[in-house]
Amino acid sequence: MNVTGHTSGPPAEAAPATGPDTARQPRPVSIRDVAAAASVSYQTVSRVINNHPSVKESTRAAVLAAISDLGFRPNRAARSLAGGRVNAVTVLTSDTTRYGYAASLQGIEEAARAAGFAMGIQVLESAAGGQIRDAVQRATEPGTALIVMAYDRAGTKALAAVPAGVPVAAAVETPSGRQAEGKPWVWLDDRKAAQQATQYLLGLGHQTVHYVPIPASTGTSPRLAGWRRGLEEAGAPVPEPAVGGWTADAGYRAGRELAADPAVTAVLCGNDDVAVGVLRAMAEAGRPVPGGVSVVGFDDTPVSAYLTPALTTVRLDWVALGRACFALLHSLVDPQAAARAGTPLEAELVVRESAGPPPAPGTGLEGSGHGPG
Amino acid sequence: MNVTGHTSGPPAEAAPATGPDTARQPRPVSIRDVAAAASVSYQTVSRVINNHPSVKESTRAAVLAAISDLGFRPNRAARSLAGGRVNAVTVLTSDTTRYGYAASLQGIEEAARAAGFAMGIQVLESAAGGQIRDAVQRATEPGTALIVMAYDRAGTKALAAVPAGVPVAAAVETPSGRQAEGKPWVWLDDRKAAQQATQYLLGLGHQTVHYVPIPASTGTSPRLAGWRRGLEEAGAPVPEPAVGGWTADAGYRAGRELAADPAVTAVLCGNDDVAVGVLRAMAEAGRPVPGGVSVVGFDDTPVSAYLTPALTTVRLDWVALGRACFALLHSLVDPQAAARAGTPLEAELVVRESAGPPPAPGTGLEGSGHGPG
DNA sequence: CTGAAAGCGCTTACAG
DNA sequence: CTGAAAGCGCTTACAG
Repeated sequence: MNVTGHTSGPPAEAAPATGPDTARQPRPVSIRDVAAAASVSYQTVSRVINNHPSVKESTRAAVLAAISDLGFRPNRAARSLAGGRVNAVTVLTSDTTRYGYAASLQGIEEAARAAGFAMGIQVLESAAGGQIRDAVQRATEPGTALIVMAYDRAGTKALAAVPAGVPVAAAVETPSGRQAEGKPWVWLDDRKAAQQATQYLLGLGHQTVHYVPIPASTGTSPRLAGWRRGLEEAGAPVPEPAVGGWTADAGYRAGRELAADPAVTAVLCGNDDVAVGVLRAMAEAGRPVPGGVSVVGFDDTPVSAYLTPALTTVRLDWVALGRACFALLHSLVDPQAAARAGTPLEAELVVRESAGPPPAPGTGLEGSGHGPG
Repeated sequence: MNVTGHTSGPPAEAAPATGPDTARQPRPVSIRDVAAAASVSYQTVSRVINNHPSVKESTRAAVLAAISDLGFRPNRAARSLAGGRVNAVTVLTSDTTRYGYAASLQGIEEAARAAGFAMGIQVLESAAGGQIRDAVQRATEPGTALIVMAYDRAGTKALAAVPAGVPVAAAVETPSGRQAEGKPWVWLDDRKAAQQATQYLLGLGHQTVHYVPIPASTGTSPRLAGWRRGLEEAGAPVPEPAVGGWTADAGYRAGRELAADPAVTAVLCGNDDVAVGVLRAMAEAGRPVPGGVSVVGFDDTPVSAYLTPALTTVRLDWVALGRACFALLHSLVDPQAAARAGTPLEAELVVRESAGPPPAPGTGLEGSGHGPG
């Protein structure tokens, strides 16, 4: 099973290497070509493609016709070199594949494309100061704005490192804290969502709810804060949060600890991947879900509804957040684009199968501290 | 639970809107500044930053020192306008969040960043001819190369629409067929992998193996071909492939059909998400996995090992594929970059819990056609 | 409302 | 080995 079976060449039926493939492209059509075709000066063409108001309607129509005839597309590089409007955005993020990140990226891309912006990605390899500074520097180019995904330490540091004067918007985990430093941001209010999920579990009859956190972007994590608040408001004991992480693997490790504690009957997880790991640990420990332990996730990934048990989780609309983030940025760099933010969406607890009442004493479903697995 | 709790402004402690945030950036340092600092002409600076061989070593050192002192970074737009080397890549893809796509993207980004390339993404909304043509047009800019993710119809169409002369590399589902048309490509040989997975299931004692496909990029799907080949070589009957798709939801729908057929004892799935849906359908139908039915996936997503049952699946290294794809592209546009392709990796069947021998007759584990669920 | 100039920051030839 | 010219395709002022 060869993975990179063929990394070098065209298939057998392909043209030779010196074929038309290596031919230079004909020079693309420029505003001068359009100008000539429309019998105007090239400055007028520039006005038309920039929606400048003072162009006679008949002139505009002629230019537009020539543009379409010739298939003219403005050269982005020339535009930004000449000091035109910002027409590109590069996203700084420490991750591209985890659900919240990938979905946000998707929303940004959709909105950017609709606005005619090019979208770039620059990954933050680590949270080390030098690396962050370098990455921000590389991303900061004339003519391109920045979006920072500040869901984690690397992101918040990058946001702080963006020099004043660079157009930027951030998607943040929490608006508290000073990492935004006057930079505009969007967020999902998962503090309230965590509180509500906690209340839901308490309402099912659990004495308390344990929490497996995802890594926080700052000292204060809104999901953790919401969980704690939910507990406190109900007068329930506040257990120490587990050692968490982003992945199912991290959830599994936390889940093993939790499964060994008979007092644990309800677990809130920082995301659905973590919940998968917790579910696995519970199964291995012989703790049925939801009969013995309840598990609730965060995100509602596309797979969560098809797990067994189907995951009860908080649905968060990361795609919409990404769109909102771009809209915010767009309004910053283009006055005409202002106020196109979509309707705010509500986070929603999706009740499925993985949470229920705590086990009744004597049913044998309470944790024994050691399962068959 | 307000999702876009705050989409418009800075937090309370932020600077006023007219603060330093809106100040214009000071003019970035140019090659002329560097030239002045190093007491050479700016052409010499250009030679140094382009690694031109004919520069005296002492001159080069002086220029490099000035570059570092001044924090000079070349302007990408100016470079490509002036006709310099390709220094950016934009990826055309119909998806950014599904595992294979997202992981490939990650590999491309890593490799592009390491090579100093900017990376952009352009999503293909549909496979409609006009849309594809537009997307390819927009992505085709002077100074930027293209990578096409041709794992699906939209991707193969986009690849075919790339004009000759534009530097491009593709990650394809299958190198057969004419969609590549002389354009260089990389791929993962999942045909062999599918064949091997099928053989594995047959070896466990199953009479045949059913298949739930992912959508094919062309008329011929390598995974499907490998599955069929595996069956034929063993002289096993070749059932009609199920109606598949990309998602757990598609897998679930296929799984319900399959679960209703008592003759089905082994199911190979086009990817792990589909497998999750099949697993769910089997559970609902009261068909235990692997006791009653075996299920095997494709990809080995980070979550697959933590499902219950843990998923037996074919591990595919999409990140490495992405890196290889960029390396191929890089060698095309920069002679000095040639042949840096990494070691080819083997696809690997990861045996976990979801596949086993078929149920013995009379154990009650054979499908009854109607489960309790 | 429209045209002519200057210049963005670079890289190609072309000179020496 | 290094310098002076021309120009990439645009957009800003500046004129009229």
